[in-house]
Amino acid sequence: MSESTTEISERAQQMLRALIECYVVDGQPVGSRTLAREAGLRLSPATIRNVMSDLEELGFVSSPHTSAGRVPTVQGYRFFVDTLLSVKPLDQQEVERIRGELEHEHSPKDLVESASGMLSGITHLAGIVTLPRHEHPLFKRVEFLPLSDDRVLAVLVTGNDEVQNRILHTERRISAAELQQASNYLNQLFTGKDLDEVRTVLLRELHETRTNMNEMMVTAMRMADQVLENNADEDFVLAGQTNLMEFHELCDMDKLRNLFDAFSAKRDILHLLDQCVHGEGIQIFIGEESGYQMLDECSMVTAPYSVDGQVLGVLGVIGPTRMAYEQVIPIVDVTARLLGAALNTKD
Amino acid sequence: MSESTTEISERAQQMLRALIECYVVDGQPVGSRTLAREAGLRLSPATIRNVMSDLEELGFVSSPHTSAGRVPTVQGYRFFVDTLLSVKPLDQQEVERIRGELEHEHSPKDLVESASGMLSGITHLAGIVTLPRHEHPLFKRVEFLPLSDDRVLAVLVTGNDEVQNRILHTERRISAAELQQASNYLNQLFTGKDLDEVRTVLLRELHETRTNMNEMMVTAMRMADQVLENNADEDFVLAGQTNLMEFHELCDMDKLRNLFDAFSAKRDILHLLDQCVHGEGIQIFIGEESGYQMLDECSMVTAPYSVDGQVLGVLGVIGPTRMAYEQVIPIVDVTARLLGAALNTKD
DNA sequence: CCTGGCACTCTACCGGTCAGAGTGCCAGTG
DNA sequence: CACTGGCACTCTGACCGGTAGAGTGCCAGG
Repeated sequence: MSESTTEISERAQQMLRALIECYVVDGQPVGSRTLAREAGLRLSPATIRNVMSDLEELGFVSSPHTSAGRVPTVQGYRFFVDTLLSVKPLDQQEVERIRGELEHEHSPKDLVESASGMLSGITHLAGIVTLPRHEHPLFKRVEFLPLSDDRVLAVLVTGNDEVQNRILHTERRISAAELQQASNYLNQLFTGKDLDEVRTVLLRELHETRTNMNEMMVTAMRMADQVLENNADEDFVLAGQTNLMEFHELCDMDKLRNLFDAFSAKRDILHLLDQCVHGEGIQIFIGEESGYQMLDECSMVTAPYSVDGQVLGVLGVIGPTRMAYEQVIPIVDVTARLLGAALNTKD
Repeated sequence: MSESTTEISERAQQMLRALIECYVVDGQPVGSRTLAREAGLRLSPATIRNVMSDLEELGFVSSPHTSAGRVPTVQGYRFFVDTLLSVKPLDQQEVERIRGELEHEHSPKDLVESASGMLSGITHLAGIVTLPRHEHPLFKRVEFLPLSDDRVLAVLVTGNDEVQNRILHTERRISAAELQQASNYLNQLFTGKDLDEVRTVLLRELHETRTNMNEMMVTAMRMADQVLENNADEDFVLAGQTNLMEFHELCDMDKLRNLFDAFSAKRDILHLLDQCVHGEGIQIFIGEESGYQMLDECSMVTAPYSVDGQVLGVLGVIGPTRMAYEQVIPIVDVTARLLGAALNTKD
């Protein structure tokens, strides 16, 4: 472990860690005296000051004004989480509690809501979970039921046994036999095929042939579209956004409003979450790193969750940059695994 | 128009109205001089002061401290909206705009979301709309589709053509013929009946007979339960809650947090909205009148919306007590009518 | 019944002072 | 050479007193 001038000494690292730990708990700039007490090292405040000065030069801490303590910068946090963070594994009891809660839920939607609530409840931050969606939904089955003389109920079942309904108004009465024929035709042709493919084949077929099951085919295609579309514009469930009002660095009404507006507009947040699907494992955005202004003083810790190796969505928490990363990370990690597992049994 | 000592003089009423109108626009206590300018009456500030003194004694206004202007009390607002409010009908252009927006939407859910957004957008307050629900949903049709050897898809259609799906796991393979027989039996027996009744009949039947369509009947009942339950725990869509952060009387973090928490907990708010379903027409809660502490400095203006004379839900806005009631009321009123109309055509 | 005038009061704002916390630098020490 | 104590400096936040502004209540006069 040699220490070149550009490298950061072992001692300075300990100091940075201690400073961040201090700052995380009470949100006040940390002075040399406090740090001298807090950090295990037996050093006088004066020595600490010298080291802090180095850290400031390196851009890891900064002081709001002369004669205030030091505050970690985004770079400081980044270095902290990347190299000197040791996550404590979550204790087994807590894990079981989460698993238990999730086991109570039935539908995927309930599961996601529960997970979001747990994330926010445990971390006292905002929890966020995207709804699960399959990358390439499969066509499984379509059925048409006559409702009345000019109305037919169409039911489309996809590979993961999700069901879509649609009521269509027909020009003329269509007999049960005709409906049966149409569904048979479609089922024979498409069962097990990618829904996207079904869609394009149907589109082509519609232009070429002019069978009397046109109407059914159009409907089937529309429903396929709808499934694909539902699948495309994902959605998320947010919980505990009011937790963020506890942190005085976010208490500015303007900032808070921008943040909350972003939550309900959803678009930008979704875009950000999208980036987390691809990177595998825990992903952390600190402050401005997100690239969105409303998240400037916020950090986001996310993890994708998956079933059978296929990533279905992302979950995580949003909080101020000064969050207890070493605690938040394992919670997010575990929750992602457990949600995946729970979805697997319920699916 | 005789004026007894307990009655409030015509002039005082005008003054109260002027005061409220002033206070609504800038949220500052209104002084006698301002009011002298504002109120059409040609009176000196001194005279105004005397009248204000009377109004204060009657409990319609109060001053935050000696030598601040006057602020309307809850009683003051109540008197204002009850007896001296003249709502301006919404201009036709605006009405058409709302109608147009609603016409774009397809599903009831989208309609409700759009309505909520419009309410908040136009009033710059928070918009709230409960999801439509029918008082006594009817059983219309049930169908069972075999999915695989041990899985059956059950589809239940209710009177308003809403559809419920459920996948059930069966002990043994059930043939298409058996499924057909089960659905025929149920459809013959129950079509057009109240779902609540269907439920109880099925429950009795299950205990008495032991037919081989038990499983289907249990499922049908479970689904009926689910519909009834979905129907029971209503839900609402809220929009523009961040608008409330603009009003400095609500900018206290504690109050705001309680309010937002109430919005996401939903329970209390739903309970309050429930009370508005029964009273016909516009309903107004001012400040503490709601009985909920988190709404102490808020008012709520609501109207039920209905299709074919049957009330399906409530909509309204929530804002600070000092809202422009004479503008908000017609907006809520019109939106309720238009939402009813839109639901009627889309249903 | 209305009005102008007057004394009074409360708030918000400004500038000054002071204690506290923390820094940077320097000289001294093991 | 690394660490330390001491010292001068600076910035913040709280406190204080004075003042301007807004508004009230009351009273006497038209």
